[in-house]
Amino acid sequence: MATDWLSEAEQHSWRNFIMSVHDLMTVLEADLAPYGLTMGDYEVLVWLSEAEQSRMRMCDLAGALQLSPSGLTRRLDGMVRNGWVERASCASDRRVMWAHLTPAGLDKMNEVAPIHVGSVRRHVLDPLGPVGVQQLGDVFGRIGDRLHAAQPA
Amino acid sequence: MATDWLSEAEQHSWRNFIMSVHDLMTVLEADLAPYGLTMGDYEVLVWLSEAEQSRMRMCDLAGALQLSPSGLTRRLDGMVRNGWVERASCASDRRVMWAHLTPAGLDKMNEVAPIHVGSVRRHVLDPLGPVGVQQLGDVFGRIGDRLHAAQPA
DNA sequence: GCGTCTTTCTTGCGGGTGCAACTAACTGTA
DNA sequence: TACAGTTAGTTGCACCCGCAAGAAAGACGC
Repeated sequence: MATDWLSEAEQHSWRNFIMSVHDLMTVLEADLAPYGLTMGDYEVLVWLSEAEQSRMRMCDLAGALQLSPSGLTRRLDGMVRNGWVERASCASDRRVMWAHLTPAGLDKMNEVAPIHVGSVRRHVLDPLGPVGVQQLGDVFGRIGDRLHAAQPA
Repeated sequence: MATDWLSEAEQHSWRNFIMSVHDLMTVLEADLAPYGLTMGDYEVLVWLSEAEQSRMRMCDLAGALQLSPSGLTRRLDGMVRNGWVERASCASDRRVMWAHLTPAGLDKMNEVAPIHVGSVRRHVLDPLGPVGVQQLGDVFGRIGDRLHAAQPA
């Protein structure tokens, strides 16, 4: 049976998406780089700073960050070296490790959050305007819903 | 001066985007994996098969694929090992290397193109519908335009 | 209590990528 | 021709990540 190839419009939209996402991520990383962290590091700071008692279990954090267990271990290694996060074993379940935001980590968060928010605003939200932002959320909401419906985590 | 933090709606759209893009790329890679190639490999096949005489200069290909020179060298290494691409030096400018699609590479392209197109249709285009696809193209067209306006390549 | 299964986290390994340095080769100027 | 500047591609190095394997510890059934 013949393949249903992409129309001109579909091809254009898809290529626009693939290429712009790449460029966008590169720029967002570059805006954060002078402060010594990556977007991955920043996401860790965000989740921990919003968590109760500024700490999360490794496995929960891995789920939130969409990282494999080993990926999170290595990412935290770097952040521990930088003094932003501390590991602490859990008394009630000695399998789990707490990833705990340190005061230095909170300072870093407060330092870079305005930078990153400004970066997202400048490169994404401003060019789109309120209507475009709404469309962005709708589009990826639908894509995400479909993905999770097909592959229930 | 106070930071202009994200509104609820902005935060929601942005998170939807970040997380769904991650999941989407993972699924697209997974759909291609059984055929022995990555999305990166697939992009190489697409560009070469559309190129005149099925070949491109390394530097042009790197630009098209948004890859660094070294990144392209390594990616082609793998594809040469698989017999999909051949390197050929250029007679008129001995600095340049041609990346040339082989018959086996074209076969592979014809084999996997329907798979990948079906994957994109299933995970992206179908859930969005014509209007959504148009919005996707618009949104990333605007983001891409702004990026290139600010940082002329 | 004991053995088994499951969960949590870490480590070894391989793959992919960018930057910097390097070689080779083309270009322009005198 | 000779030299300086530019361009094309590769390699060394470092980093990030996932999968598979393993160690440690909790949960369940008997």
